[in-house]
Amino acid sequence: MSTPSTATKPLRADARRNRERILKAAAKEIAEHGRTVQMEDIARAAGVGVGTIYRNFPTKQALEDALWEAKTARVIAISQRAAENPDPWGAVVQLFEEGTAMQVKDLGWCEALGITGGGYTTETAPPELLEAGTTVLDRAHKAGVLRKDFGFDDIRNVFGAMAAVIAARGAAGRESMLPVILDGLRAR
Amino acid sequence: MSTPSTATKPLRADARRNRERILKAAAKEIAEHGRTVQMEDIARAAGVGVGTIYRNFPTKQALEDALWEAKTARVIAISQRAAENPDPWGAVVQLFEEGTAMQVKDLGWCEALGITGGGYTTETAPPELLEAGTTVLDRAHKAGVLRKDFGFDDIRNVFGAMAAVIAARGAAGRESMLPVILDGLRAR
Amino acid sequence: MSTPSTATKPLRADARRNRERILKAAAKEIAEHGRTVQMEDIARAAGVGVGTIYRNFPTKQALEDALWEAKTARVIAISQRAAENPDPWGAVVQLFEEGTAMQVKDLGWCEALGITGGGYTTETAPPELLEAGTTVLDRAHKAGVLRKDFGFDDIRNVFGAMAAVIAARGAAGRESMLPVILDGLRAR
Amino acid sequence: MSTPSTATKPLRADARRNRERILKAAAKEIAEHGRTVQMEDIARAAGVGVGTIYRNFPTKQALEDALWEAKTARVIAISQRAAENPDPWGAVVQLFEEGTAMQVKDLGWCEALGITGGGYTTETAPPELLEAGTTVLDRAHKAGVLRKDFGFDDIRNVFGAMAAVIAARGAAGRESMLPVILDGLRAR
DNA sequence: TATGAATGAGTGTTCATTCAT
DNA sequence: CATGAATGAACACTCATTCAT
Repeated sequence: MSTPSTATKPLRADARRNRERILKAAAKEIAEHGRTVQMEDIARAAGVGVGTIYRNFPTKQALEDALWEAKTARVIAISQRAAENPDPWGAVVQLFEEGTAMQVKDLGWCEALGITGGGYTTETAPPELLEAGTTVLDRAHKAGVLRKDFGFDDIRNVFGAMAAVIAARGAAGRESMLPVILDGLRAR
Repeated sequence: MSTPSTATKPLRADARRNRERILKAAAKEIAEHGRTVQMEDIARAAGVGVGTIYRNFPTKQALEDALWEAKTARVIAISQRAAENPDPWGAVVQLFEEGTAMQVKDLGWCEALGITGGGYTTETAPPELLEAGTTVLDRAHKAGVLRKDFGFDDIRNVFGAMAAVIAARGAAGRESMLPVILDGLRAR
Repeated sequence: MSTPSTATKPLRADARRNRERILKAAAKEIAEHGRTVQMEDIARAAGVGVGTIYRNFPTKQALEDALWEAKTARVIAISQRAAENPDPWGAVVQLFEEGTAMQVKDLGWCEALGITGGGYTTETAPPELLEAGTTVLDRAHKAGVLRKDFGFDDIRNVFGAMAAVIAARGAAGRESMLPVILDGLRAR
Repeated sequence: MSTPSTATKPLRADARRNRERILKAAAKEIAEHGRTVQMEDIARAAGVGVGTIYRNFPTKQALEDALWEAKTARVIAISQRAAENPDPWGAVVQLFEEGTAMQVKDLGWCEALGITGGGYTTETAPPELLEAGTTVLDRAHKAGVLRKDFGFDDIRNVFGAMAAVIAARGAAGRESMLPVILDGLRAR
């Protein structure tokens, strides 16, 4: 209390470590057992008490949201990697192949996507994501390899659709639907 | 009194009406608020007591199953109508257009599909559905208009994918994804 | 309403038959499955609707009470038979042997006795029962074969005790406890 | 802090206190209102929330079982005390007098005994109980003061019988039946 | 600050009782 | 009068959230 600025620093390192552990555990638990996992299970998996989770996230929903944000970081990375692919169509394929590969590894994300219909639009996407995504699509459009009516806002539909199939049938579902959708995205 | 067979109906007519009301209310409530709606809410929406629901359906799950069965009847009808379409590709298009049109009207079905990964396979489909579906696909395959790796068991993936998109974005979601998928289904 | 006395007679024959059927069915069901049987099960066993039971007995409790009364009739019969036995001690033995034999055949009665602590006292017993029971005991007392401190009001304790044992262990329980109690009742 | 082993106790002490409170409240409530008391009533009587009960006992049945176990400890103590009585017949008397005295104080136990037909057999009794009980009976048998056909497995019948009487009539029931049974147990 | 015990509103389900047919 | 469908207050149990330690 007497030295707030210095006293809080060391603790924060610890707290940050806890936050990470909780997020990781929550991701794993939700991925494996779906959004219905109990907070206690997440706490146990993280090696902390439930109270600690609630110190970091006021609500289960808040924890899920944080998880979502964490995913976003990976989604951005995938998009940026795709944007660096010089082949216009290859970039599109890469975007969806890597994105869905990530989905296969994370049932929880798929479930969330399938149910809540999450995903970013032109209006809600973080700038980096919007930029990378737009880059991929624009280049493909200019090269005439991507169907004309497909825009940034449709991306979330593809991932939402794939999420449902993957949540239900796993990798097999991906193998079944992804080729169809990719073919459908190609300009005729 | 002169016709005993009809004399027992009046009571049963009432009961049957209740059953229908429950199914309709359940469909509506689940569509609007998801599978987590309470039985009491469904009961209230149906204008009956919870006990009445339980008289008709031993379990919440059973009610959901019954809902599913009711949908199945409509799905069969759609499939059979498509099977009567003489145009091989037109039949495929009709199958998915009518099927998804039905989904748009019934978010509850979409949600259920997206979550439970329902849908029929070669093994689980009712005979009529299997026959109608196979007819449509076989004809399209023979005419060389349908991608070769698409079989009966993939149909549920398409509907599952569309279900997620429609559940999230409604008719707009359908307009966004259906053309893509249909194009993707067409043989190149 | 216009002719109450004559109009009710014919119906009563039918109603009485129903009442008997219900009592018999209730006795059987309760004997087999205990007091927890549902009214619907009793109704089904009796071949009537639940409503008919409620027309005859305003309450489940009332039905059980009626059952109890029915038992009473048999208990009275047993007591009177014992009272006719010229052997003072033989009458006592007969009373309890026949009474407990009846208990073995009727789990429900035992359960009820064990739980509710039913049974008649000097104050509540029907006159015939009181008379027959008193006759047996008095004669045994005068003959000096029955322990002095055992009176009419203790009879229900013996039956209550036996009821518990029989409810739990059936005929084997009776074989175990009845000889002990009979020996204990004998004057030293 | 200086004594880590005791540092964890305070929390546990509270929890343990709660567990005891629940057991005590459950015993009282069940004794007074029978096994049908609601968990909420027990919780209220214990001054805790229902959730706390369920944290300690996964099931209502489990709570009842725990109650039973708690009684067992006292039953063992009574048996061992009786086994230490040098007088062969006095030990038998002591066993049942103290045992039933305990029953008088705990109608819940009586009810449970009367209904579930609980009680230990040669096969199910905890070793200490079996040993103490056998000691008492064997000694009495050898001294020729206990009826020959009475073994360890019959003990539960006596207590079951007494339980019913005591549950129904309390101490008066005990005064009525116990002398009879004890006399009946005495070898002639 | 971390812990995990405590909380209690909420959930699916049952069953004695009522009442329209 | 008989029927059995309808009712809804209970009940055992769950789990997100709070709070004493």
